[in-house]
Amino acid sequence: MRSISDSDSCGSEEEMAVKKGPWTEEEDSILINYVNIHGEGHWNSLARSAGLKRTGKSCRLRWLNYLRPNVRRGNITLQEQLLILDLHSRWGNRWAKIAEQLPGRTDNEIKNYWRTRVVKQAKQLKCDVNSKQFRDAVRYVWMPRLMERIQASSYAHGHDKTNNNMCNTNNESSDEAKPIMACDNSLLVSSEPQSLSHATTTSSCNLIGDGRLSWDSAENNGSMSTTLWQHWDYSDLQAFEPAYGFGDADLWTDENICFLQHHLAHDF
DNA sequence: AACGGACTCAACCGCATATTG
DNA sequence: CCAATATGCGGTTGAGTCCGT
Repeated sequence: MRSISDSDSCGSEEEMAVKKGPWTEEEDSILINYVNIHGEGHWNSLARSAGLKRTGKSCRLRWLNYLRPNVRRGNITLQEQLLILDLHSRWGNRWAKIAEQLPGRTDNEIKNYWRTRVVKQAKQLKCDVNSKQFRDAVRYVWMPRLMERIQASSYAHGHDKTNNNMCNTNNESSDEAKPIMACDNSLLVSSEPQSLSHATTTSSCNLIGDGRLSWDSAENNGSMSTTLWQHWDYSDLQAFEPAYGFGDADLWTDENICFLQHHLAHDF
């Protein structure tokens, strides 16, 4: 990055006129046109040159989270949820880093998802979202169940996956990073975690060289299923949309909450 | 229909880091 | 090396919307 070279037009009165709040269509249009011509970056000078009474930060955020091509909005798919849970278990609140693995998703959206869905469930379970108990619950209960549902969805809809349309209306471009996730039917999943009591680690499955996830058997001590993450290929995040009836609301059922509460009460 | 609480998500804020002169 | 500035990131807020009563 560089310092802006212009020193003329950033007077203090202009600072006073900085606009905040929701962006208008006109502002969006100005920003899009300007970036299309001049490219991204130099946000402060961009804001001034384009005539936007916004801070550079605001312009950058608006572009990255909303106006940029390829931004995906709308429901987080099961595959994306699974990946978020997995990556968060390893990287914590590194939202930008996690977002890199979910093409089209922004750190802001993932952060919002985490706060509105996952943290909410932790509260229902009366445990801290960063506690070992909750992390283990996510790892050994929610993630396997997510995979079950993904697999079920795969079997139900696998033959016409290529015709699936995405919920969002944004265009996908060919130069976007290759999505990490795809489901293939070789996935093996245990139907129930036998126990939570031997969960002693916080990391879960591992991304291996070719982009697949594999279960780390070294961590897989105790009674946990060893067949959980046998063959997980991520290449089509959009294959299964909540429209098929497997939205996240379907995942966090009362039944599952009770199941978790039972284990949290007895195993920890 | 009206109200209030819960929820969502776009946007802002503060801080840390990177870059430039 | 240092100060000034830009950028990036994570946490937080609050307006709009949804939903139950």
